[in-house]
Amino acid sequence: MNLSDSLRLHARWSVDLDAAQHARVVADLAVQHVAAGEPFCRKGEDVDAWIGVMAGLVKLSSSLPDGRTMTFTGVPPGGWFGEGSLLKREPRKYEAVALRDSTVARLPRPTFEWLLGTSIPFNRFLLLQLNERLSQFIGLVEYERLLDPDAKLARAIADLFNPILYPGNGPRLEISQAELALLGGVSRQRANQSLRRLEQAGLLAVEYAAIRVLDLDGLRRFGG
DNA sequence: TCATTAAATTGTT
DNA sequence: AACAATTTAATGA
Repeated sequence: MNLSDSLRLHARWSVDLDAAQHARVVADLAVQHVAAGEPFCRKGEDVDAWIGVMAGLVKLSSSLPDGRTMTFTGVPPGGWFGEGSLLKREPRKYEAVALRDSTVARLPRPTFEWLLGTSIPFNRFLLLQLNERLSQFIGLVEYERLLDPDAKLARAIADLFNPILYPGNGPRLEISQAELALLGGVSRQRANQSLRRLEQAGLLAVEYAAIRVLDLDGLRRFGG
């Protein structure tokens, strides 16, 4: 699969660009492979690019002073992040770690700002994404204090299938139960139990190293 | 194409 | 955390 195909799939915002804009994006994008467990964005670093996940699976988290880490969300292929710090010209506020071998693309700041100034569809995409993230993080605060592991996992999964943040992905996602446990902040055993309950409730289907979502709204509402 | 083996993932304790 | 069972992928006849 060449870069253009990959962009149509995993950079949905690029399909609404005109020829010149698309050409510059293709020319300026830097594709990078990151190994599982590798933190490829660190807290405090200068933000010089907008980052998209082309393949694999990424986790956005913040490490607290006491050494513990708090996971915000998982980012499947098609997800782009970092626009907040890019817009505000501030150091990165969290870190990004690859949960498995992944491919990420970096869109340099000058290109990002050029699109911001020249493409209305690009602005619309960003606005929708920022709005969606806001409600996502409000939900995060809610379920952190719920403490019900089933509900926590349900919300973490629902986030992964957000059609606005990660368009172009179908109802099926290849992800191990160990990876889901990391994202949900629960043990793998607990994740296994929760997945069976969610399957029993008809919200998703558990497959080998994958899950298939059957009722996204049901997952979002689960336990809440 | 089929059988064997290794590696990854799952299910259970 | 450890273990056994299951599934997949890779290898070679």
